[in-house]
Amino acid sequence: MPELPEVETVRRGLAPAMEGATFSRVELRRPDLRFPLPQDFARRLSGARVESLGRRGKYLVASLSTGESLIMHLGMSGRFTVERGSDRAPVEDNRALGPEAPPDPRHDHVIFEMAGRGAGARIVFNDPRRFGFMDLVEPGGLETASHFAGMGPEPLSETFTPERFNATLKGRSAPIKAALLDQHVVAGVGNIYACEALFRAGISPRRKAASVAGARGVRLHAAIRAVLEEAIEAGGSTLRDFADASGGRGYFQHNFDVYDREGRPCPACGTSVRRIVQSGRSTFLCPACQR
DNA sequence: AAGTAGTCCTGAGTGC
DNA sequence: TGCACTCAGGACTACT
Repeated sequence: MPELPEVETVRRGLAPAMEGATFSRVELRRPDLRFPLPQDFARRLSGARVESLGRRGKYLVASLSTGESLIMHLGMSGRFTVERGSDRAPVEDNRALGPEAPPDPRHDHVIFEMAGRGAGARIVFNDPRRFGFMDLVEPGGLETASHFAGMGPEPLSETFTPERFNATLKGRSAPIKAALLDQHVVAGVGNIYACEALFRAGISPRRKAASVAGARGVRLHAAIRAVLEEAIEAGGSTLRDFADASGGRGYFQHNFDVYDREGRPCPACGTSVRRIVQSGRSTFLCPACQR
């Protein structure tokens, strides 16, 4: 569920506790995440200062004073919380589908204790399904790291142009929905925003990617950017809610047009939203609006 | 080479 | 109430 906007929201929430701070203690309660952590993970992190916390696609990337980079992926159910004193505030935005229970401490897998700027902050990575993972990349290896090799452009950067998008779609026979989920085509789009962008652009998810190249591709390019930008904007307001933390805070109400709305009326024309399965994943669409 | 199915994991939801 | 079952999905592997 955490797609680009959710990861970006987490980045913004985590940055104040991490940037400029040093790892004073790293605890691995459960090193067997999606992929095993490097053997010397804790040792290599300890004492390192976080120069900056960035994001690439759905990955968080902490650039360290040692020259190494700490890569973090939330997988399906990964969440971070930042504790200061007795306060434990969630830094996440994947409650888009409704209220979620507070993190179960049994699934607190990695704990960072930070010193320096953001002193005293305790950052906890919790992930019940363990689809998330972390990795350390040696200096200079970021571009060629297996996680990032061949990854498509950042959709909100200037490198993601309609021309480049169209060129990538050309010659692909897979359905456009599947192409959008391919991180080599464009980074950071997952199942939810693929559905939403296709709805926004009025394009059937079943259409072959190659047939989207052209005017449809231009529309889809704009729709991808729009849905991602709006979701980041909405996520930002969630963070502010958490910052206030004045009790009884409401859950972030994210309005999806089609995602998880099977049988409910299309917001544009009222036709029943349909759910189909493409490569084993649910796709939601308006059969009238999307051609 | 590109596309697709299977896999990992746990908790929530559903039906009997 | 409880049990069995399905589903959620990011990204990797193994095939066709």
